[in-house]
Amino acid sequence: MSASPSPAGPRPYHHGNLKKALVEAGLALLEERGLGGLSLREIAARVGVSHTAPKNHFGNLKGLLTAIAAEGFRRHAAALEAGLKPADGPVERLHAAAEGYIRFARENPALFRLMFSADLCDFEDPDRSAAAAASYAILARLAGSLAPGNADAGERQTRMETLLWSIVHGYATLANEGQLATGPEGAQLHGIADLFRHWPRFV
Amino acid sequence: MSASPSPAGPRPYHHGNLKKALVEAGLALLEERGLGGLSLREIAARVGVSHTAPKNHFGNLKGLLTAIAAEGFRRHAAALEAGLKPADGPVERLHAAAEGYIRFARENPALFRLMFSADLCDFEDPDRSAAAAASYAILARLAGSLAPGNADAGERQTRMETLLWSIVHGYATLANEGQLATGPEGAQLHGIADLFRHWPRFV
DNA sequence: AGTTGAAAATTTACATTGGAAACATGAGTG
DNA sequence: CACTCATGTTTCCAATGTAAATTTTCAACT
Repeated sequence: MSASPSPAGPRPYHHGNLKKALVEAGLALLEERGLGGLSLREIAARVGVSHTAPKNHFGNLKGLLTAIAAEGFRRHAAALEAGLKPADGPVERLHAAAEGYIRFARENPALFRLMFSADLCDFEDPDRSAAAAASYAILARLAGSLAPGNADAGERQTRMETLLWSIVHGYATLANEGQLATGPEGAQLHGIADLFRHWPRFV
Repeated sequence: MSASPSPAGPRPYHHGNLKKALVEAGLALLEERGLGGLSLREIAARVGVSHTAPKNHFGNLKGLLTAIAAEGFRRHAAALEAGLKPADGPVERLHAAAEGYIRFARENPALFRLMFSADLCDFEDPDRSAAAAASYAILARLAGSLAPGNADAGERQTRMETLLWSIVHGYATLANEGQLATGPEGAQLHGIADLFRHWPRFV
C-alpha cells in the first residue's frame, strides 16, 4: 500500500527503513510466541537481516524492545480513547477508558508486560516516556473530571489518578497472569466496571 | 541448630539438603542482583555445587524458580498478617493487610515479580499454588468482613476481593516499576491507605 | 563524471546461559 | 560384603546477546 513509496523494486538498497520493520516484526513475534519466545536473532531473521543489523538502529536488544514498547503505548492510548464518546458523562467516559485499558492488556498480554517492564526496556528513553505519558494523561484527565476542584485539589487529584491507575493496571496484570480465571469471560470485568459507576461516592 | 546435625565437618557427604540451600541462595541472589542477574549457574555456584546439580531436585530452572516463588508466598502471607491486630475493626485490619501487601512488594521487588510471573515459574505446581492460595485467603477474608452477607453475597464478595486485590497489586506493581515516583516516599501509599477508610461506602 | 566518506549490514568470534548424556561417588539396605 | 539408587560431576551442545573487523551501498561534494 502506501507504506513504501515505490513498491516496484523487490528489495530496496539496504533495506528501506529497517527500523520500522524490526519494530513491526517484534510486535508480531511478541503476539505469536509471547515474551519468552522473543529473541533479537529471531526478530532479525524474520525481517531477513543478520542478527547484528539491529545494533545500528537500536544499540542493543534493550533499545529495540524499548522502541517496541513505545509503539505499544501509542496503540494503548488509541485503545483508551477508542470507546470514548464526547457526548457521554464523566463516569461513562471513565468507564469506557478503563475497559479500553483492560481490553488492550488482555488482547496484547506480552506487549503489555513488556511496556511496563523496567528490566526489558529503558524507561529513560524519551520516545517511550512521551508515549507512556500521553497514555497516562488520558486516564489522569478522566480522573480529574471526577474530582471536585477544591483547595487541595492537587493532592486529591494525584490520589485519584493513582487509585484509578492501580485498579485497572492491577486487574489487567492479575488477569493476564491467569490469577482471576473464575467464571465466564468478562464477568469479572463487568463487575469491576459496575463499581466504577459508584466512583464519585468513593472520593 | 537442627539444620545440620554436626557443624564440625567442613562439608557434608553429598551436601546435606541441597534443596533448601538452593532456594535460600536463590532468594539471596534475587535480593542482591534482581531478576535479571539471576542464573541457574550462579545459584549453584553460590551453594558450591555444579550447575547441573539442581536438576535432580527441581528438574529445570523453572522448577527452582517455582520453589523460590512458593517460599516467597509464605513470607508474603506472613507480611500480610504482620500488622493484623485482632482488637482492630475490619477496616483497620484491611488497612493493615493492604499496607503489608505493598510493603512486602516494595521490599522484595524481584521476588514479588517472580511470584506472579507465569513465564518464570510453574503455576500448576501444588506447593506454589497452595502458598499463593493461603496468601490470597487472608485478603479475601478481610474483604468478606466488609461485604454485608446478603442474598447475592457470593458474587459481591468475589467482586470485592477482586477489586481489593487489583488495587494493592496494581499499586505495588506500578510502584516497583518506578511509575509512581512522585513526592516523598510513602506519601502516595498513605493517600491510598486513606481511601481504604471509606471502603464500605464504595460497595 | 568520479571520488570520498559515512551509514548500513555482514561475517566472524566470543562469553554466558540452560539443558542433555554419560560417568562417578557414596549412603543405605539386603 | 555387594548391590542399588539417589546425588553430583564432567563433558558437551545449541541458543543467545554482544563486540570487532570487514564489506556493501548510497549520498554528497569538487
